[in-house]
Amino acid sequence: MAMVPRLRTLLGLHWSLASQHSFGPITERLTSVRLPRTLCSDPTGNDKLKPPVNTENESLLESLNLLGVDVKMVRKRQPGVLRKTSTNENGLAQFLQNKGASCRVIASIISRYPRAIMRSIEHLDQRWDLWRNIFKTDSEIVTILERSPESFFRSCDNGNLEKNIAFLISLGLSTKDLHRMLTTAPRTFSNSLELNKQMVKCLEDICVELGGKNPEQFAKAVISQNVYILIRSTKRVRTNVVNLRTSLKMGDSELLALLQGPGAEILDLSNEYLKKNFNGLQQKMASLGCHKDVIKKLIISYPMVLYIGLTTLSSKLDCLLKGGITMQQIVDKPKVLEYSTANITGRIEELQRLGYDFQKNGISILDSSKKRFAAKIEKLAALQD
DNA sequence: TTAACCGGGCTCTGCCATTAAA
DNA sequence: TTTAATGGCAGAGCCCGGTTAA
Repeated sequence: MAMVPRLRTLLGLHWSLASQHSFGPITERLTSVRLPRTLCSDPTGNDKLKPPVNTENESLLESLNLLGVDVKMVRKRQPGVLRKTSTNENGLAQFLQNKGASCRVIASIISRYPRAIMRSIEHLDQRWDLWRNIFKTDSEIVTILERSPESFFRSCDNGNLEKNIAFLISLGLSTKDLHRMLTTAPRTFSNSLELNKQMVKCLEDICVELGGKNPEQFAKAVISQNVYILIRSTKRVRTNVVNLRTSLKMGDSELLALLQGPGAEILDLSNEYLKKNFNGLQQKMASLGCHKDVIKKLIISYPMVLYIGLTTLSSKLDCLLKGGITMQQIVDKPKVLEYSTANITGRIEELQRLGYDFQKNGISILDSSKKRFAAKIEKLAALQD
């Protein structure tokens, strides 16, 4: 898509006045009030009509109030927007309404990312079309905008967005990967192309430094396993790699395998958090009599253990041990730690009531879906009868 | 038939700081 | 000097079910 020519951008700006004529339910509420002056950059050049510099545009405030926008929040987040003489709040509202957004959602979007009203209709159209290359329906996009308006509106560079999509595809990421990425980490697409390239380069460098032979594949593997990676800094990722290597005393190939496998999921954690959790896990396990090798084995087979906060992890381990499960069993089947403490506790209690022997039958039963667990319980109960 | 393995779905924004342009 | 654009950060898991192996 060609970059938007300035003239077309100007023509595409459906400043407030123009948009009010076609806007449905929201504009109906506007009919009894005077027209907003938001569009009133005086074409004659008579600056007397403009609000004085550094004062809020009264008619814009009125317009936002009518849209149900939380003006206090706007003032707190991006006060400069309220001083603008030319804005597109009604055009934006109409645009979003046409895409299926409710008045409540529109108000919430503008309240949380006020600069959205600075975007022209043509810009919005183009950006929407680019997102629609990845999403099947408008409603999917509306859902994401409701969740994270900043991701959609923060950048006005559609060319950059287009280049980002092309770049990510060129890495060999599938449409499914892109869909997941745009759904869960939409900020990735607002990053500058350069920033995304830096992260990919950083990942490729890490691979080469660890003796990997296929840096492109490595970067792709990490990104598709951890879609948040591109919204983190290269400094954070690098520091985590160094810390993991030091803490776990790992060789190059061992670390490489971990990072392009399950370890990718913890690469985006904050450096301090990862360190804190590692130290906490080590302390906790040491206090339970585990050797360093056992701790390393647990982390390598289940790196997500470092994702769990210390308090949560501690309570999960305690409730498993209290239920008669050994540390060795947990290390052998670490996925049991993925379930909530309440879930684990409830299941252990239920199994104990039926006289289930964890030593004899193992703990895999704890790592199963609700449906499968219920079926198992039913069977065990029938056997008892 | 059952247990175990394993991958995948869901999810992650809102704020502040810095930089560059106007 | 102000403002828009952009970079970076903190925060902190749970669950399901298809496939394969026994």
